[in-house]
Amino acid sequence: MKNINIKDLARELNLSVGTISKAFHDSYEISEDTKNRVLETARRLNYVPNPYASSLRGRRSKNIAVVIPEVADSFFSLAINGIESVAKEKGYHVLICLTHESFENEKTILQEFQGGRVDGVLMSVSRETSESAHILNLMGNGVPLVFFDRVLDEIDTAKITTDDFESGYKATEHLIQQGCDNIGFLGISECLSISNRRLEGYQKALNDYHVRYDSQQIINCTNDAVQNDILIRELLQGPNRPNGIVATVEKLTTPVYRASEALGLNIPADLKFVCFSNLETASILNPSLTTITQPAFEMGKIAATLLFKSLEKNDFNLSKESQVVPSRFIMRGSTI
Amino acid sequence: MKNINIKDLARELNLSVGTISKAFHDSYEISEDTKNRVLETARRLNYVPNPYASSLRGRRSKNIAVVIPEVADSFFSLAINGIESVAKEKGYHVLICLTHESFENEKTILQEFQGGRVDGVLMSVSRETSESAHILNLMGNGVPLVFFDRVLDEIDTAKITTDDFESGYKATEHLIQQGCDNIGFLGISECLSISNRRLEGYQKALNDYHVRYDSQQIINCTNDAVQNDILIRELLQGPNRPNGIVATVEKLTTPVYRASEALGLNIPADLKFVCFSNLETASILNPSLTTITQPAFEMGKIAATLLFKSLEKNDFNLSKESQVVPSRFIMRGSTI
DNA sequence: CTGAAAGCGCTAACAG
DNA sequence: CTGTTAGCGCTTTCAG
Repeated sequence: MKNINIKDLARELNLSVGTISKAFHDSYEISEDTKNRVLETARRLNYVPNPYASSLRGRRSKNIAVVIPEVADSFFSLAINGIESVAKEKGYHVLICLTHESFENEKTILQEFQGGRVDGVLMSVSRETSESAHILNLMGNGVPLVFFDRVLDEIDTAKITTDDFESGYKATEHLIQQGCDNIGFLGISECLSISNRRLEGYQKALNDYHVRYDSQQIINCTNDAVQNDILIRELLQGPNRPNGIVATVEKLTTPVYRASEALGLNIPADLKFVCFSNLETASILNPSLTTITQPAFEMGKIAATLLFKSLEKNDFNLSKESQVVPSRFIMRGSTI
Repeated sequence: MKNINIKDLARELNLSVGTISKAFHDSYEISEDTKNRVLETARRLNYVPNPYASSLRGRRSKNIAVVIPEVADSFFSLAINGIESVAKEKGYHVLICLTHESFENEKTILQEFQGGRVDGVLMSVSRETSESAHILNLMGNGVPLVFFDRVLDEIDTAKITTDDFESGYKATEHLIQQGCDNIGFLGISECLSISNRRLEGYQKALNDYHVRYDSQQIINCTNDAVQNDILIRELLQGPNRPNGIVATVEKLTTPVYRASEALGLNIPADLKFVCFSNLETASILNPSLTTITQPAFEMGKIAATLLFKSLEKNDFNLSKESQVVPSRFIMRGSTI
């Protein structure tokens, strides 16, 4: 019933707690024989050191946090797997914290970390995040932080991103080459780095190919699915209906398909559609979906690896370690 | 790492640490005036109590764990949201631990909890789990545990499941009514509760409708996508190709669709397909997918609520609290 | 090689 | 109303 602790173990073995602790950490001060005895009895009695006591004493928690908007999203869940794979190797635990795209939540979560709950943070900011004080605050307290995917430009630390501008450009260029001359853009935020860079790529492509740019065709989607449905429908039944759409996040896929169907628009004949997405089902949608697919697992891995480097040596300068990893453009039935 | 602590605060305010602590916990012993002063300076100095010190002292961590096979799965990611919504309300943190369907991982994770890392556990067992010693061990140490979805029958605690038998039955019955007379079943484990109950429902339906039962048509899928592709292809190009399939987990959707396409089989004309799935994209697949959809969010919520009840009062008997919540059967294009 | 003891930051019982 | 103090379980000097 009662969690057995180091003292119980010591009593059991007629040793001091200090010796036990050292044996556990494989200290050179302890004889092989004693180490074995300790390890063996520990196993027998099911002794597991209390992590909070260790954290308190050692001033490091052996926990890192992953702060993300949402877990029900292929990109983030794959990234988590990447992060976890390296954390495990380092003997660290991963705390997954969800902001649900709310800036308030994000602030609260980071604020909590001020108490020393985690040794480092991996983060993708919420769609509402435009200020950086809460992050700078935490970093100022010595907690290293690495961004992945959704970054805050003004913060000086490692940022693992994909080639958002190029991808936005390529997606748009592709639509143009497929004959679209009126292309809509579905963003998710006016302050979000990824949304803006992808938008810039989109704008550049329109410009390069002399396709009309119309700010009316740029929709800022919300965090509310019902509201998004309305926005998308409005776009698709408006007087100036686009014949191509670039969407910046996976969760916009279903609404666009459904709205098209409801309005009797055929994809790709009436409307060509490209989406930034890691959906496994992209290839079996009706029609199969042309995507910009990010190396999610890899990005998580890279970000985590950098974080651990900075955890391991204090003089490691994260701000020189940003990386841009390329996305893959996968052409499928929704645009051809 | 200049994390400010309660002592610093005390010095700043010319108060004792005891007073600060009490002020923080809104003790009746402390004057309003002092409380305000404390709270105000705490905010100003960015003081956040060290959670590990509190945990150590109070012998409760204010953390619960969610032990699941995988996060890149709609059911589990939705369930996490449900769990999180109640944990937040209770001021608890959620540790998400992934077994990746490995029994070894699962054991290691639960073993770690013996140290007191979490106050309670919500769990869906791995596909490999057939023994229960590791779980009983933890529960024996006073850590309450609630199962959701994938349970271990022999363990006496609350289990939040869906009507797996009935759903398996209904799915199969539907296929039969649509004219299938040779129905395959894709399971994921021979020891997994959900897989087995769904299988039993399938068998009962075959029996009730006098449809031939052939154990060759029951495939145990693995945790390896490549291997699964092979198994599914073998089934679909074998001499005794089924004209209907019931699959027990979401991740089998893409392989089945792709294999069918590769082999020139039309869904639903040549092969009708039902899948247990919470995929948001089910309705826009080609063809849209008939699913058994579980109330994932709700299940997470129920399971978490029960766990907190048992955390709040020791005499709460979890073993009397199991619930079966109904799934929804959603007929779509893959079977009609 | 082993043991004793001083904390890590916080809470709560007890004293004033 | 506020202060003092004894630990929670563990690690880590320092002594032996």
